[in-house]
Amino acid sequence: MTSDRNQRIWAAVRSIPRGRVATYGDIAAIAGMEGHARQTGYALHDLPGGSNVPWHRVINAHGEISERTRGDSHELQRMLLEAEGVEFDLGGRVDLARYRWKARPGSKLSS
DNA sequence: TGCTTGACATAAT
DNA sequence: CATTATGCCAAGC
Repeated sequence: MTSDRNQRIWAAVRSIPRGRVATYGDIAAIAGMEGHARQTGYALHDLPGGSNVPWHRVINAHGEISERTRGDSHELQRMLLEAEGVEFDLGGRVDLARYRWKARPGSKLSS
């Protein structure tokens, strides 16, 4: 039985629209654990293969793909993001100013 | 039960 | 803008 915490993280990741990216801190906030960005990464680490969670849309606050201790999926992540329409700069970073997804409580924001 | 590690964030240098 | 240092919380041993 997976921890509810992880389920919340995965749910938040699932809510990320295609062509957008979110930071671990944002995901944590959406999951109800604002400030616990590390736990977001931890939950994704426990993420089973074959899940419908677009984990590749989750990156760090620097706009880079975190290098996991386990495997090699960081290249796959970049590929998937490019497939979604996300552009990478020469440093392999994403323009968070444009692609960072922000959870909106409503639609009317910019008055 | 206590120390170490970890798919991070933020501030300071 | 890159690197270093510190803080946060949870899981593993």
